[in-house]
This record gives sequence, C-alpha cells and structure tokens, in this order.
Amino acid sequence: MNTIDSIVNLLAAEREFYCSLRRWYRLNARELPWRQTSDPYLIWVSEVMLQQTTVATVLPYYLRFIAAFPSVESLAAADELDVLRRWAGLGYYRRARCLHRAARIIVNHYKGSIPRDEKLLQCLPGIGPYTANAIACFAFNRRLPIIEANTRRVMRRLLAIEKFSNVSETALWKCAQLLLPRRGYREFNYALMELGSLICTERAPQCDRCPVVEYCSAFKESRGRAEMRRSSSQRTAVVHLKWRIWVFRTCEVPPALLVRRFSDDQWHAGLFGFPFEEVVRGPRKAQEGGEWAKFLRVAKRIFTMQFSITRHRIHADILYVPLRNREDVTENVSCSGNGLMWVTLEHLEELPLASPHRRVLHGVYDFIRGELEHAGQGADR
DNA sequence: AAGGCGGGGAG
DNA sequence: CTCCCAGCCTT
Repeated sequence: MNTIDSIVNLLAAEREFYCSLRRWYRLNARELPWRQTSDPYLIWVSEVMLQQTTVATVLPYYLRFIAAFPSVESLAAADELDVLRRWAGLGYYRRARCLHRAARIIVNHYKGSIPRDEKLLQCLPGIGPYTANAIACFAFNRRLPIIEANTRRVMRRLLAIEKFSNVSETALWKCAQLLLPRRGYREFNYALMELGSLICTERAPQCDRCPVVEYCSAFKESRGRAEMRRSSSQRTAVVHLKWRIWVFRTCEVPPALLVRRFSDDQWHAGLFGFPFEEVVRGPRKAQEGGEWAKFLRVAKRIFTMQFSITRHRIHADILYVPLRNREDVTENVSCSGNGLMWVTLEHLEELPLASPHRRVLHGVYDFIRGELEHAGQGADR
C-alpha cells in the first residue's frame, strides 16, 4: 500500500483542517489586485508575471502593464517592442513574447475569449501545467490542483514527503488533486499559496502561527526545524566570465550610439543592448580576440562593471570608441552586421534595454556629459 | 529528468 | 555573499 496516499486520505478526511485553513486565510489574506477580479485576461497576465518572480516585484509592473494593455485585444494589437518596453526590468523576456503571441492566437483562433479548458490553455505559448490550472481555477472556477513553489513546499511538509525518497512531481500533483475539497477549492488553493508565502516559508517557517500545524507531518517529526540545505555538490556551479562591451559613438549632435537587438539564441533575446563579446582566456588559438578586435587599439576602457545572469558572474570592460562617422564601424562589421543600428541618446532611453546594458548606458551617459562639458569649456576660450 | 533562463529581494 | 521566487521550454 502506498504510504503517501494513506497520509493524504487521512488529511482529506479531517474537516477541521479545511476549516482552520479557510478561517486563517479570510483573516490574513493580502489584498492583491489579481485576486480581486475574475477577468481571465488579468489573471493570466498576473500568473505569467509571477512565474519565478516575487509578488512585491511584480506589483508595479502588473499595474502599469494592464493600464497599457487592459484587454487581450489591446495586447494582441500592440507592437512587440511596446510590450517588451513595459516588461523591461522584470526579466524572463521570453514570457512577454509568449504572452504577446498567445494573445494573438486567442484573438485569431478563439475569437478573443480565453479557453476554459486547461488542456487547451497548455497549448498556448508560455502556459505550462501550473499556469493552465491557475487560470482555469481562479478565473473559471474549475476544480483543479496547483503545484508551484508555495504549495509544493506546504505539501511536502504537510505530508513529510522528504521521508519517502524521491517523490516525483507527478505524485505531488496527484496528492494535490486528492486534497482538493469538494467545495471552496479555489479559496483552498489560494489559502495553500498564502500559507506558503506568509507562514510556511522556505527558511524559518513560523510554525507557532500556523493554523494547521497540528496536521503537519513534518512538524510532528522535527518541530519545525528547516530542512537540510543542499550540499555543495548539488548546487549549480558558478561560472565566471569576462566580457567586453563596446560603445561606439558618433561625433554628431546629438551623439548616436551603436546598439543591436539580440537574436533568439542570445542572452536577453528580443531586447536591445550594446555589442558585446566574451573574452576567451588562456592560449590564443584561432580566437583572434573576437570580431571587434581591430578597434582595441583606439578604444578607451572607461569603466568596468560586474553583474550576474543566472549562475554566471560576469566581469565586463566597457570599451568606448568615438568615431568621425558611422561608416567607420558599419563598413568594418561585415559578418555580424545584422541587427546593428545607430540610436541617439534620447531615443535609447525608450528602447527595451537589457538591465546590464541600461547600466552601461547610464555610465556612458555620465562620461559623455563630462566630455561635452569639457569641450564646451574649450570652445569658450 | 535536468539545465537554462534573468532580475530583485531577503537573510 | 547565497538562496529563492505564483515555471516554462528544450534536450
């Protein structure tokens, strides 16, 4: 007999478990804008933004986004760059592009109405098992389980799943399905998430404030001690990289900088930024120092920058190259000239720039301003 | 099943 | 600093 199933069945029979949880939720739930509506479009947008992103970070972006695109039709009609502009800074830009594509599919194939069926929802780009069930449950009141960071953690603790060696995701979804109440399942799902978010946190869970602590298998066994941290061998190793980021500037007034739109196989795909290359250390094979190497001689290294992208830690040299005219660089970049474009400073601010590149821009902006002031003083004499 | 994606916040 | 967050997608 499956031991986990028996634990789930025991818990599912505990009427007081559901009552306590519901009572706690009604007293302690945060007022989040996407929980005050049943508009499937608004719920969809919020769920996509909340993928791997905290509530506090999402809130301002969500409000700005739905103000700009209040309906699936308005999103479908929008230009992709405009969508990315509203998303810039949130990260995971593929989410925004998928959302935009899916909006067009919904308008063209579903007459603008979002499918109620979770299987159909999952066929849309950017919608996986969690988001499909979340939309179906929260917007259409379908009786479906949801497994995400919060409910996963709560379930694992409630059922003390760590005891049973590798419990698959599939098994976890099955447990969540079995645990769903006959009525009030939408509120139950919200409550599990809210519990994981406010009480049953990853680190230092507040078991003394937990409404369902008496039903928690993990608490019975460990009195709320946190789980073992992952060993160093299980953690993903940090990768150190060295980059050159190139800032080409024309001597026009106002000055223009050379930027490119990153292709789908690059980091920051779909966004804009300065040309960059990885500096390969070690023996010089056939690397030749990259496509911009010919400008190294005239480049000025104006500052360095450090940032991280997922598990990569990047140390970047910012190389500044003032040019007399645009052709000096455009003619020389033959193979990778695609996507390159000259943009004046004020228009640069309006582009959806990848965050590290926005930092570069601000650093360069200060530098150029200093240059201009210096030139102005020279002209006065 | 595992790894990549990206940025901000908490501790 | 490290770890984590209302996951999805590709291999």
